[in-house]
Order: sequence, then structure tokens, then C-alpha cells
Amino acid sequence: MATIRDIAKITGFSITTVSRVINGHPYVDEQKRAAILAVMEELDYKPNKIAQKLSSGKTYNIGVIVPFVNHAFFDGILNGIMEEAFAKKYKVTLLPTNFDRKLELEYLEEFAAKGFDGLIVITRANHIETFYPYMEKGPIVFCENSTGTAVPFVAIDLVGSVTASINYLKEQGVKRLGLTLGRSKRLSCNSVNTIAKAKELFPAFSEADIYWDCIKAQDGISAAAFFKERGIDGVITNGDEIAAMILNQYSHGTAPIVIGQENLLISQMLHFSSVEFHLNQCGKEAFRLFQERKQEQIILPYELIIRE
Amino acid sequence: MATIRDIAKITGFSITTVSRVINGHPYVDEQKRAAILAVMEELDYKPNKIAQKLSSGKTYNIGVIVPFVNHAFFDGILNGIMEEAFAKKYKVTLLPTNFDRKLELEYLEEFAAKGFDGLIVITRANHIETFYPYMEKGPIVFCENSTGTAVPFVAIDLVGSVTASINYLKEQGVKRLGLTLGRSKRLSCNSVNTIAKAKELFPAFSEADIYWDCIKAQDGISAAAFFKERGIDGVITNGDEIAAMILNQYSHGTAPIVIGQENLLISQMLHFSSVEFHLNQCGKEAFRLFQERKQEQIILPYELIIRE
DNA sequence: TTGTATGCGTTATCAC
DNA sequence: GTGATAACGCATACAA
Repeated sequence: MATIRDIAKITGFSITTVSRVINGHPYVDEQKRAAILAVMEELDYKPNKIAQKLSSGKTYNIGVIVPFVNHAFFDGILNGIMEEAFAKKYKVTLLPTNFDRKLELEYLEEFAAKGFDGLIVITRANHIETFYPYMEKGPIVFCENSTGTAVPFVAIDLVGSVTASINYLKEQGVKRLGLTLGRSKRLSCNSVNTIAKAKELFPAFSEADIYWDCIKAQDGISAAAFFKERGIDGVITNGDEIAAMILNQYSHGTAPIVIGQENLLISQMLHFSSVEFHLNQCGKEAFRLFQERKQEQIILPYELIIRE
Repeated sequence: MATIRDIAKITGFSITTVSRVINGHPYVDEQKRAAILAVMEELDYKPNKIAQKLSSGKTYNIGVIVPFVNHAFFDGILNGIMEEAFAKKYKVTLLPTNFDRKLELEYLEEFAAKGFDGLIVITRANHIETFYPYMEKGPIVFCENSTGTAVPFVAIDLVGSVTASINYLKEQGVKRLGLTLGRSKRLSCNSVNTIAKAKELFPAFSEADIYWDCIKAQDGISAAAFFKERGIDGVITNGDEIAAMILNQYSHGTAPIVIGQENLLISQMLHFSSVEFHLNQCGKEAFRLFQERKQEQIILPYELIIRE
């Protein structure tokens, strides 16, 4: 591997001059520039990226903490982040936690060790306080509603959408409301907020009618069994694929009214209601907050898409 | 930011000794090790990742070249790569090309400049020959059938699945066969192979019955119009979402028999046939080939899943 | 316009 | 066990 030193030695110029050529700086004689470029070409020389990063202190790399990929919600946001990062010449490194707190901590350590210029946390495994000390090391942006803290975030309006969904179900005469939720409420403030809203707006709602740990489409199968047994006639799910799976289990008998999330193609095809969260925009804004080092807290508008 | 030098200075030991402590090397007095660790803790010292990479020459980072994310096929393979990379302590950096040849070349340059330890190319934009010179810089693995070359790859058996699909459609009495394909055949050998098989096994097939540039679900709308107009009664699509969209357009009138790909939830829900390619495994094997620097060429088995 | 010298933060070699 | 010192490859004040 040829280095900048080799090029300098061979061309007879100094490392500095070669460096100037590499970076397209002015104040280099055109003749010499051409000669240096020729040698670089001949030796198939490429400036070492790592060395450049070490020297500049910038990696042009952003880490994205996410439970896992291949999941509509996370992928939607990730997609937005990537589009924006790409436009700004940043690279995106995936940091999947699978909700493992220790693993997430390792990523934070790596960030503190200058592994990334910034971090976007789509969904965290640890408590938000855990992140505070690391936020002094560099910009960290969250994609979760963290009202009450001072962290920059851009989040979807889950409370708003749940409110609208419940009101709609009430209008439709739903008697017993069911919910599917992801991780236990101890960990997810989204779950906490959703439950609070349900209790507030739907007095008959009982926490016993929540189907927990509902993450992937397949979880919809047992969720449906759960709801059938309890005579649920209206369900707010945490994902279109889950919603689809639930509906599919009701092939005979009347299905409850089910509301999905993410407004995926499947909700359109199976014709059930869903919520458009603008996940792509969420990701884009998150990256913008990182890059401009803004401290904003943004909640995106949602649209409840009724299909009946 | 505290550096190893600071720790050395404060503790009064040499940089070497501190480095030994960092890396858990032997031959360090336990007393001193403890003292050094204490100071590191106190100063919140973390060894700089970039410096470590420069010094070691390894990044523990692998780049994945892919047209874009949020697409079932690519995400499926990506997921497999990530699982395996994760298990082997590697990080994954996404390199989206949007089929831009020049952009892909930039990624290759970055790879040559030691930006990544290896590259996995899910789908390439450039000709395979373009990659040859870069393969001398480090391991590159492809996820596309590249029989006839010497490059390591792990691919899905598209020819096999198309063969099986066509035979099935023939059995079902299909008279006029339609195809949806992605990029023009000039660029994609998958397209070339698919067409060849169609002509071979389905004599009545005409290239005029191919709907091109069919990438995203929405493309299924005009694909359906295209097929309706031409009286197509059997379609092999290049994706379940596209297949679903096509079927959806036939709400009144008899729909053609449609075969999807990827065996997504939606094919199960809408009950149309599809092909299981084991994309996850494809990604995993690709990473394995990278890590073990194997030159293997693997074609994965498929399963045609008939739903009628 | 060009070059010298130094820094970036680690790891590795080798002598003590 | 320990510590100078030289890589690693590049960027950049500052001097010339």
C-alpha cells in the first residue's frame, strides 16, 4: 500500500505538497500537481480513510441505535435518516440492541470513544438518564417523545393518534377495547402514555385487556386468541402487520374493529384503518437535528386513516 | 478528552504500561494496574477507536452495497448479514447506491482506501468486471448469481424458482404469461436469466409482455393496467408487494394467477403463491464468506409455496 | 508557492 | 515487569 510518504519520496516533493494535491488545496504549481497526480495514479494510491479521520477528528459516520431492523416502524425511520445522511455525505452504521441494555451501553461507550460523530436513538433500551453523560461527548438525538427532559428529539404523536383512534372506536360503538403493546410499560413511556389515554377516554378499559410483548407479525396469532377469549370488539394495535395477522385469525365469526399503525400496503390491501406517522420525515428531521446540533423537540403530525 | 498520554503522565507510568492495561495484557503489576484503572475511571478515559483502528489496520466494519433499504428483498438479506456480523463483533455500514454507477464506484474507492474491512454487494450497479481490481484490496462477496466468474457469491436460485413457477402456471392452464422485472436487462443478469427461462419453457411467451422497471409496490398499479390490456392470465412478479398491488387492481373481473416473491406476510394474508428464498440465510452465508475469506459460490435452495 | 516539524492517539518492537 | 521509541498515515501551523 502506497502512502503519502511514498508519493512524496518518488515525486521528490514534500508530504505537505502531496497532501495539498490530495485535498485540492490552492498554492500548488500546476506542473507539479500534474506530476504528483500522475504518480498517485500509477501507484494506485488512495489516501487512507482511517488516517484522515484520526487527523481530522471527524468520522462522517453516524450510529443509529435501533432494537432491530426488518420491522416497519424502525425501518421507516431508518430510511429517513439514511436519505438525509446520504445527502449530507454521512455514512450510517447500524447499532442493533435487541433491547439489550448492556449492549446499548457498549454502543454508547463506542460513541464516547469517538467511534461516531453522532448518535440517533430510534428506540432505547436503557433509561434516558443513562444517556446524559454521553451527550456531553457529542450530539445524540432521540426519536422518542421525551417531553419533560431537555434532550433533542423528534417523535411521532402517539398520544394524539391513540386519542383519535379511541374516539373513533367509541363512535363505532365498541364496547370492550383491546390493546397490543410492545415491551412492558416499565421500559416504554409510549406504553405508559397509551394506557393512560385509554383509561381516560374509555372508562370501561381494563389493563387486563392488553396483549403485551407484541412485536412481530407472528405475535398477532396469539393476540387474536387472547382477544377472542375476552370478547374484545375493538383493538388498537402497535403495527399494521400485527393488525393484519389478528384480523386474519377471525376468518369465521365477526372480527373486532382493528386499527393498525404505519399505514403499510397491507392495511390498504386488507382495508383496515391505520395511522400514518410520517416515519420517513421523522428520520430526516432527526438527522437534521444531529447535523445542526439543534436542541429542538419536535412532535410530528399524524393522520388517522379510516377504512371501513 | 483524556488520552493515553495523559493517563501515563498522571499515573507516572509509561504509555506502554497504560496500553497494556487497556488491552488486558499480562506482565503488569497488579498494584499498578489497579492504580492506572483508577485514574482512567476518574478521568473518564476511553481509548480512541479511530486511533486503535489506524494502529491495528482493522476497522471491524463491513460495508454493504445495496440499491436502497425498506425493500423486502434487500432488507431480508441485510438482516441476515447484520445478524451474523453482530455475532462476530463487526459493525455494518449501509452503502445505498440507488443504482448509481458513479456512486457505487465512490464506495469502492472508499473500500480501497481502507474504509472497511470488507464489502458485501447485495445488488450491484456496475458491471462485475468493475469490481475485480478492488477485490485485490480486500474481500468482496456478492449476493448475486455470478456463475462463470471466479468471485465468491451466495445467491438465491432465481432460475430454479422461475422454472418451477412457470411449470406451475402451465399446469394451471395459463395461456398468456406476464412478467414484472426490475432494471432493464442490460444491467441485470437476473432479468436476462428469467427471460431466457420463460422463452424456453413457455413458447408462447413474448418479451412484449414484460412490465419493466417494477421496483416498488406502487409500480404494481400500472403493471396491472398493462397486464389487463394485454389479456395476461398468469404473472410471475419480482416481489410480493408488487404482486399484492397487482391483484388488488383486479377487484372486478377475474384476476390472473399471480406468483410473488419473498413469501411475505401479505402473500399469506391475500393468499397468493410465493417463493421462499431464505434471504436471511443468504445474508448470513455472505458474511461468513467474507469473514473466512472463502472463495465459495453458493446457490441457496428455494421453495415455491403454492396457495390457491 | 513549498517544505519542516509536529500532532492525532494507539499499538508494537525491543532493549533494559 | 517496564519504558523509550518508532511506526500507523495524514493534516496543518509556521517558517522560508
